[in-house]
Amino acid sequence: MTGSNLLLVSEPSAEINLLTHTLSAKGFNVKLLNQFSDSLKFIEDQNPGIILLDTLNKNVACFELCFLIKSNNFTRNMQVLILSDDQDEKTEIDAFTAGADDFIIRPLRPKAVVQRILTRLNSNSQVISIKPNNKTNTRLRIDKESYTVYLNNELVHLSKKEFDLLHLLGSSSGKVFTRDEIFEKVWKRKASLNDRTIDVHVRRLRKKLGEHFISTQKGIGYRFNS
Amino acid sequence: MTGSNLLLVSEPSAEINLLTHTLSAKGFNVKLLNQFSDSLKFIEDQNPGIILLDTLNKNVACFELCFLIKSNNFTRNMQVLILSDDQDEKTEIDAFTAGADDFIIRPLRPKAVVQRILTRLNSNSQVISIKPNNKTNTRLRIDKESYTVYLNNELVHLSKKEFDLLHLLGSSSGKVFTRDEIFEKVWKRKASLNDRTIDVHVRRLRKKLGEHFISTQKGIGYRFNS
DNA sequence: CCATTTGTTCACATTGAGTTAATCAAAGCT
DNA sequence: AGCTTTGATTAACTCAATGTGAACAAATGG
Repeated sequence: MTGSNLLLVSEPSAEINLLTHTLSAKGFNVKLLNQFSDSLKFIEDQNPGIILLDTLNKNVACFELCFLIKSNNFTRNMQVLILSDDQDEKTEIDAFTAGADDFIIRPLRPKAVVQRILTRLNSNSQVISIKPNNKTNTRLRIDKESYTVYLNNELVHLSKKEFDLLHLLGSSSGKVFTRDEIFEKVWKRKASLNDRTIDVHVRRLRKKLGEHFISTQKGIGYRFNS
Repeated sequence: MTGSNLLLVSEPSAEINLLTHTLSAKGFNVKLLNQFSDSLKFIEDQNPGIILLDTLNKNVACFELCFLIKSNNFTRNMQVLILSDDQDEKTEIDAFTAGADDFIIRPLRPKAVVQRILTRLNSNSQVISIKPNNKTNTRLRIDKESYTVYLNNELVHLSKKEFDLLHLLGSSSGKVFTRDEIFEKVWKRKASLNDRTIDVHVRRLRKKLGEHFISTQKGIGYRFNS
């Protein structure tokens, strides 16, 4: 797993330091914030796949943030894990009610936390939510299960091949896919020389979604802008 | 948990704030309006499953709105709960006469309100009400319990399979259902190659409902337009 | 038992997704 | 610069997927 963004909202402490190190060592790109209030903006801008929310003894604020995340089409598929000091069953129920994906009670065991995160990540491989180059305000949500793509909350109609191609590129945004790779995975055949099939499909995607989502890496292939 | 839309018509206050939070924490998507006059449009556009009407000391206006909601085929299955300051038995009777589903007297106890709402919701889980692509003004109401479908307030007669198919598609509007998925859920059997059964049923639905409700995703399946 | 409704199959028509081809534009290279 | 390679773009073609009307079969209801 390469460098997924992870947001950890908590206050610095020896325990949190250790957790942060463990996560970094596992390849996560960890951002630590110490307030709920700043978090939503970060979440919308950076699209972390995983969000760890320490309740910070402010359950209501914490759960409200969680609920906001889960209320938005573009963030609801991020995995939210709540960290709590509190063993009270009611708190846990409230957390799940607010839409949390997991609830972890202190003391933290970093490796166990990592394990839970990995489980969460795998359970949710089919939805991609992207806000490209911070310049633009457009956003894309690609949902493999329901075969739907939303551009700024509006449903975009894509054909099967268009969808498969977009999903492939979006599944590792930033990565450059070679033509061979794309042919193999979407068309399940070898590229023949002078075959413009991919170009045409990229063109159609660009026409439907806008020009800035897919960029060309001349001589190599295409990438989805993260 | 449900993420159902809920409309609360009242005036901002500490009490209403607390209620709103509690509802949000329960997973409701709460919209707060402070006038009856704006509400009907919201109700028609957003199809909230639950409507909380504070009388705002204007019983007549409040009950009239309630009556309008209950007079319309597309909104009558929304659950209307009246919030009142007034302990007068007559007021309560008037509320129920106007079609209210529940009557709650202040002071509000948020958890108790939530409990009443959940009870109401469960009693009425199988109605789908849809207003497709803002272009058109046609509306569909699919009522699982009574196996009836209304198109623009007119009863449409559907056979069992037609109804089941429509209900399946409508239950996740926007999602593309594959042919396999449809066969499995509606016909409870595997699709055999070159089986046109689904096509024919889709065709009959389109003939009865109009062309714009169900769209084809070539190579994949069908979707209900949200 | 017949009449009617509902579900499925068949045969042919139509559509549109996917591909190919042809031409133009841009980037790389010597 | 001039030549070569690669990608963009548009139009046209092809064929599998779907639409469609009618016939047939099965279930339902008096």
